[in-house]
Amino acid sequence: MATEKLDTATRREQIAEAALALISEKGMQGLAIASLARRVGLVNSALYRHFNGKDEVLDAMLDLIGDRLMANVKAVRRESARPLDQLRQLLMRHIRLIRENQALPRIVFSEEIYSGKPERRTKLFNIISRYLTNVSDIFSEGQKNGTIRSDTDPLVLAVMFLGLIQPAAILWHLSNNKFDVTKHAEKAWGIFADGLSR
Amino acid sequence: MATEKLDTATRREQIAEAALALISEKGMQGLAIASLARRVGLVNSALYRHFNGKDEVLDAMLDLIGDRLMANVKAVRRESARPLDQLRQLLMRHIRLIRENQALPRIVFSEEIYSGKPERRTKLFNIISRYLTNVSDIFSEGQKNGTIRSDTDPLVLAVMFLGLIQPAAILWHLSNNKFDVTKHAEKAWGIFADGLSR
Amino acid sequence: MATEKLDTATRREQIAEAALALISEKGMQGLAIASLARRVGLVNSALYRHFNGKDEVLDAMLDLIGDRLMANVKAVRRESARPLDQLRQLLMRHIRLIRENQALPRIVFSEEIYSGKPERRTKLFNIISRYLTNVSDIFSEGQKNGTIRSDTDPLVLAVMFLGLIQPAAILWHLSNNKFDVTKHAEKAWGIFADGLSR
Amino acid sequence: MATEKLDTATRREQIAEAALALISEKGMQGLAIASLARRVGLVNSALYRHFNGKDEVLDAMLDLIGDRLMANVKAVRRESARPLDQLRQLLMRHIRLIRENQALPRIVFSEEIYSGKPERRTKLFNIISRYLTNVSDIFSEGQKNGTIRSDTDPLVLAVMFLGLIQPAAILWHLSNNKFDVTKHAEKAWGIFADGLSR
DNA sequence: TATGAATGAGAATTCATTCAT
DNA sequence: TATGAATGAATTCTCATTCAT
Repeated sequence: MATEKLDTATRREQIAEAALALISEKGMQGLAIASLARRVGLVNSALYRHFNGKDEVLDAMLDLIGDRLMANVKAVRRESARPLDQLRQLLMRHIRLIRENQALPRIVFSEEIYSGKPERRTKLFNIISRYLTNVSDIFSEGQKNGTIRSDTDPLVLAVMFLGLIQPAAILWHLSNNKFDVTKHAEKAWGIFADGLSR
Repeated sequence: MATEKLDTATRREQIAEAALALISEKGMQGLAIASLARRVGLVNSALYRHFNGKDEVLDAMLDLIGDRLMANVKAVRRESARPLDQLRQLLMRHIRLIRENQALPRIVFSEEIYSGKPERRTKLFNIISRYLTNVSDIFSEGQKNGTIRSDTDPLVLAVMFLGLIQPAAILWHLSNNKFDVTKHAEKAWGIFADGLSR
Repeated sequence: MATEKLDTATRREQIAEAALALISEKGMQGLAIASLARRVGLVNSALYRHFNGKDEVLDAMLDLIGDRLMANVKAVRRESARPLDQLRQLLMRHIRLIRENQALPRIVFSEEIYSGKPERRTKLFNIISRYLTNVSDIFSEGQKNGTIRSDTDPLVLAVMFLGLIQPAAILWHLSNNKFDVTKHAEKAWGIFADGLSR
Repeated sequence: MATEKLDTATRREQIAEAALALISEKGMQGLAIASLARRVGLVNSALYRHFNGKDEVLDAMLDLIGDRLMANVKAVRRESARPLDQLRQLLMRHIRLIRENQALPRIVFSEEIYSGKPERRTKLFNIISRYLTNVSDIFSEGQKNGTIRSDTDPLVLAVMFLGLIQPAAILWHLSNNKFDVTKHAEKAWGIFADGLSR
């Protein structure tokens, strides 16, 4: 009715963000086209002017996630010079990202992401791979400057890095946010770092 | 039509197993009562003789998962005497479990599991907690006999233990089973074990 | 399991009574074969040994109702000699019958009675007609002995007689049993009786 | 396919009317969302754009009934000045209403109407109560101007008034429309009116 | 660009009934 | 006679999507 008419570029952004928020709040099930449209002040069918269908919305949302992950990497690269410090900060940023955006783990596992469109699975794989590559670059640097043991594949370390957070995120989620992810991550990082230096 | 008549106890088992398998193949979305029934050779409505509804099926399925996790723990406890060996073997068993049963990670994050029934979230939390407790018991033993550093909460170690597998499992899943979880787990375990001893 | 095996004649009675009771309590919707069977201590399918299907149960139930209506007529015929007294007592008995057995009005109006089987509609019509004939006989007697005006068709009077109760029964029903049927019937009878004598 | 698009206000009316008609023809059991939708030329799910569910349809239908009852009262109030004439005309209108709309008595007793929603029973009670109040107002007027005996509660008279039609309506219904309600009502009114004046 | 109406596919669930034991 | 398992049809409701305006 009183809905402002906005151009598609703007709407696409709005909608992708809304999708992310909606999933964070209600889970993948809550991501119905109707709710999504309503959230950006549109009606059901109006959404189709900007996206060709739900699939496209999901794709846009994945891109958004990729952007946020990369933004985190860039930020820690800027904020500190020493690889180990960068990693520690990235760890904390990642936790914050997940906490503020529970959609992330939900999406990663949700088969809505895959079902029907195998390309989307690939897309998500690429996003995560790119993140992992960037993380492993940091490890590599540490190996070069001698602060991290050199006898291990930095990609393995990058995957392990994710493993410092993930199960904790699940527990946080399942425990109705009672499990303290941050505290766990700090302790886990300590042990991991010990393994890193020898 | 020519469906054999089986008693409810048998059917419940069959159905819970089928649910697990179905999720592994098609994701939570594939878990429709109709598909489930068809899979065990029944018709839609026949399933309701054995379960009161989908909720009950999901509960039974969670129990099944819990059983399998605990069975793994018991097995490694039996097979080896040394905590570190037990853990390594548990790691491998866990990977096999997930590989054969992709349902596991999907279930954990799928809020379809919870929606409407918050008690089920708790149920799942309890299942995982119990597993973690058992794993941490192994760590404790290692600490007592001096093979594992004593300055760390064994529960933190148990959560980290899960972290050795989880992200790898995701990558395996996203890469269409190309990512080699086992190899990753071996390397990761090496590094983790180094951190454990000092 | 421990269900006693009874002969069909006994079971049929049991079941018809149970049907009546069930409808009184839960309405026509509550009359599911499953509930009915359970109520007489049988299992679903066992009921089919005694009845050929739900239709037959309904028929048996209608017969039961017919019996009760006729029993009331016979009773008041016996208890008193004067037609007007008989009618008044029948009114009270009818009310009691309905109160103890809310099934009656529900059945009369329920289309489950009609739908599918037009013969059942006829059957019910016959039952009510027989009741009406008997009631009109009483009016006739009153006309013969001069206590009731003779210028009216006794059948019309019999139908009016039913009308003294019916709307009150509905109100009683809709008001959660707050509306006082008996009191209404008494007053209504007074006015009706006035019309009867002149 | 070629279904014309109509606005919700129109559709709601159509649907409520259709519900009434459908019940008249097939009884409460025939009132399935699918049949209802088909009757107004819609498909199953389209109905949900206009009503939130079956409950809402039933509510709208009850309102429609209330409206019709009150419309009748208003009409006879307008058409004649003398209470007794008004009542006689209302009687005839009521009969016509029921004949054209057999749904009415069926609805009153069908507990499908209430089940799950006790408020709807109250709603129906209120509708009927309002009708009765209006009818009793006519009786009151008659008492005031001396054409109706004053020694009786006008509400009792109003309930009796309904009783002049109801059982006849049932017989009409059960006899496959052979029983002549109008003729009965005329005779019954005569006797009732006699009772009214003394 | 945005709306409101309509569609069609599919989901969970209920229930009368059949059948082998 | 009674049971437990299985069936098939029906029912309400949800949701992504299309289409005319």
